[in-house]
Amino acid sequence: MTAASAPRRLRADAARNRQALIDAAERLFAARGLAVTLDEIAAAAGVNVATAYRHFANKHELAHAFLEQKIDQAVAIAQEAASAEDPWQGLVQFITRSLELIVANRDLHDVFTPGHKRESLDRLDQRIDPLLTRLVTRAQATGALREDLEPGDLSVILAMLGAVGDIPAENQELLLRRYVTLLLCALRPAPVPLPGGAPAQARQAHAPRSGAPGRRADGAQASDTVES
Amino acid sequence: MTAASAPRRLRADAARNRQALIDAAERLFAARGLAVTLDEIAAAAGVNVATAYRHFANKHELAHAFLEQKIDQAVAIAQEAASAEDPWQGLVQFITRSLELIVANRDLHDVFTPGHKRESLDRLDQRIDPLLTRLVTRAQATGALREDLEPGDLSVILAMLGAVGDIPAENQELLLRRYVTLLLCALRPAPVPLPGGAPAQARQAHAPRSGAPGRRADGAQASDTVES
Amino acid sequence: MTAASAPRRLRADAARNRQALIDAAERLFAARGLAVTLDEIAAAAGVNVATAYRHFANKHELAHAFLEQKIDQAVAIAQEAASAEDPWQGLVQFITRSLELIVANRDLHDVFTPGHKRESLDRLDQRIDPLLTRLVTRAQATGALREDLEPGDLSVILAMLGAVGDIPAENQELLLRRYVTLLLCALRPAPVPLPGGAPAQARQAHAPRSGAPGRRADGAQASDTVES
Amino acid sequence: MTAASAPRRLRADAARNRQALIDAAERLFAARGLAVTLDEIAAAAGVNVATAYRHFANKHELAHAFLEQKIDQAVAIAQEAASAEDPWQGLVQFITRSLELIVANRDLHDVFTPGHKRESLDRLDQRIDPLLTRLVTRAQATGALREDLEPGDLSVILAMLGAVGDIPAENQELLLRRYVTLLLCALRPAPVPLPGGAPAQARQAHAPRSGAPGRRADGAQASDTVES
DNA sequence: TATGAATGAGAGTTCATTCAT
DNA sequence: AATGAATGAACTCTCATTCAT
Repeated sequence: MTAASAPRRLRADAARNRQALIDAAERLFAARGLAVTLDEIAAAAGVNVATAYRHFANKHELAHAFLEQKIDQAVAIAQEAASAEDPWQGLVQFITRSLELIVANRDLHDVFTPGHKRESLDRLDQRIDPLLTRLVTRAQATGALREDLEPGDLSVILAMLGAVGDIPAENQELLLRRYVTLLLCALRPAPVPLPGGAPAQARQAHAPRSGAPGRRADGAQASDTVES
Repeated sequence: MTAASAPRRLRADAARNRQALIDAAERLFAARGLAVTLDEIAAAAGVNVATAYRHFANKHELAHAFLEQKIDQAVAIAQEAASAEDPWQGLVQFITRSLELIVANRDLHDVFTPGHKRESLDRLDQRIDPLLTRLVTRAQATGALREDLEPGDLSVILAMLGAVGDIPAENQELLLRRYVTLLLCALRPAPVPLPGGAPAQARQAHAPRSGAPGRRADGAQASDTVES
Repeated sequence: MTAASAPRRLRADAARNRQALIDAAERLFAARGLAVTLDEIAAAAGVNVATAYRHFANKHELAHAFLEQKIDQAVAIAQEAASAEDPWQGLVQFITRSLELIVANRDLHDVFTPGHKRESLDRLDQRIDPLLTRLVTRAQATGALREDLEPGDLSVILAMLGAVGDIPAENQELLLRRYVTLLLCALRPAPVPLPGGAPAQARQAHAPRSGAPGRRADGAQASDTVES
Repeated sequence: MTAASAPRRLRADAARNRQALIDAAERLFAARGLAVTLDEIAAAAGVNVATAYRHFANKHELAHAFLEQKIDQAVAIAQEAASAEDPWQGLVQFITRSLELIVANRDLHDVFTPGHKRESLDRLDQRIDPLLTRLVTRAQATGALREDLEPGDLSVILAMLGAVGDIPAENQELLLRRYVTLLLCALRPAPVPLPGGAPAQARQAHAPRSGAPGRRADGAQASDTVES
């Protein structure tokens, strides 16, 4: 984590091009998903395709780089939320802001290629997991959050809300607010315990892949619990 | 099954081919998303590509036809649920069964390409909307369902749960049950009213695309309501 | 070896195209080696590149198909030579005609791609080895050919003469004749035995790859034998 | 080594770079033929591609420069051989050593692209021709070498043996020795005169390309002479 | 002078779609 | 009506070569 990890300072113009590529990728990925061609991205960035290939070994590498930026943003959001004065408001803030990030980058899931580079995502897990835990623990300590909610649930909740973001609507913001509110209702202390556990932890919200159920705590099986 | 989709009575073998194509498409789309080639689908159906083109103007038409079948199934599910003895259980059953249908056809969203054929989906709306309304109304009448929930919300809820289905997990069924339960908590009568309204109605659960927000002008703004 | 091995009779036009592609490949490979692009070959054959890909999975497959034809020709030459009335003349004829084939297809060696499809070449071995043995045995029986020459030597001799064919000359035919004659001198019964043995058998003349030395028979080490 | 190839005296480091490039080219060309990229060569030499371009106008220039060095080595071999005590042994030595040089630099032919720089090769002719003539004349004077062999034949003989070097074999050295011996047999005084004449002179052994046949009008046509 | 970066012109390959039998 | 074959337009990626520091 010293200077070694930094990829040898780029020349000014190269750095500019690199960023231009990532920005273009962001715009295009967000607008049309993984389908965009590298030629298009390069053109949008004002450089030649070959230049894109100097910076990124292949299309997936570019998607990856683009992701890394998003990850940084996601972590920043979580950090700020975890330090909020009121734990419950911190949780709400985390969900709201993360959702904005996700919605602004539609089709982000496509970006995660099958057998490719899971590194950055794993790194996301490592950075964000403690923050999620803190968000949940603090809120539960105040009694504002139901006891059986686990940190990993937050990722899934974001995934669910992200799906709402895919619904085209005249007033999308209001639509999202509606379902955020709905879900928040579900997060309040409730008599019906949740069956199963959250998936392993984190990330799934952004990248569907791997992940195990959870520790579980389904004591009572109230009638509202869905049975298999 | 929908007579409307096959305007002229087909010769027996042609009809068999048509169905074989749709079945093959179902299998392949489900397994690998939009990436499959028409050649592959045709081969899997045991016919030539050109034959596929006799039945479907293009790849999207085929995907569309495939969808029509799913729609029929979705309507059937809604019908049965709307006639359930216990309204609340009917609602739960609707969600559960629909979710199964959605999850079994993962990657279904890819199938919808930007400017293509919305007809069949609109038809879904027409057939399913009354059923959703009945589901909701009945449940609200018994006091089991919160008053501010609208029929259109059901589609969105299914869309959210469908997103959970995209998360790979060791025990996917348990995972889904967890979040179905979570959402059911949110559907119970609650002091916090939902802001906005459900999107225009129906469908988005299966096919996110177009559609307007809702009519409601939100009354009370409890502290759990997310503000813009 | 019945009809099963034939790749399902092609339609007339397809067969025409296929042959046109092979012919074009022959012309271009002969003239410029493996460097030619598939686009060029397809253009020369008057078809679209994609058509080339319908017939041949990739560039190497095409080269391979082209080779198969050459192999047939080579086998025919060997067959005729092995049945010549005068064994020595048969040998001379084999060398002369094979050389013509090789020279007419300059850069034929390039065609043999590293890790690809050695099948057809191995098949050449199987078909041609007995013929080479017969050529050598018969000539040795009449005392016209030195006793220590092995069938596998013939391939190497052709490889050597093929190298002469790569030398640009005003009168190439005469040039070739000169060195064929020179080598024939070396094939006559001689007091100096050859060290080592011929490589495993056949093929090396056309495709440098694999192959083990030989059985060996170097009894006396006359002064003309090159020592290590 | 050839002063002519470096017109202006280079600064010490520049000269070092130049040589490093040639050495790297040698290593890589020998190992993988013309396929290597200039980037690779430059990297192997520890310099930047652009630096390579300061020293060599293009890829072929570099190959060319690399050749120049080989030529110096070839000339040295010929010189030593021409001064051998026993003329026949000198000839054998020349062939053996030259062959080693050729085999050690396989794929050398690829280096010669159609319309490029023949100069250095012509210069080889000028330097080596007298030596070849001396080798042949001396050997013929002792009666050890057939009378109709011409100096230019030696290059062709090396070209032929070089082709043997392209054959992969478990014991390549033994394989080469076998065919060197075979050819030496052919060089002994023989009753069958060679038709035609050697190509113009020299070089073809290393670089097959252009060049005219020979002057000789063939005299007697014994039965072993191959007729057109 | 030497470097890092950029570039244009392909090369090989794939696929939705259309044509001719 | 159904097939085999053909097509053109892309797409990803590479490399010799040139520019700007």
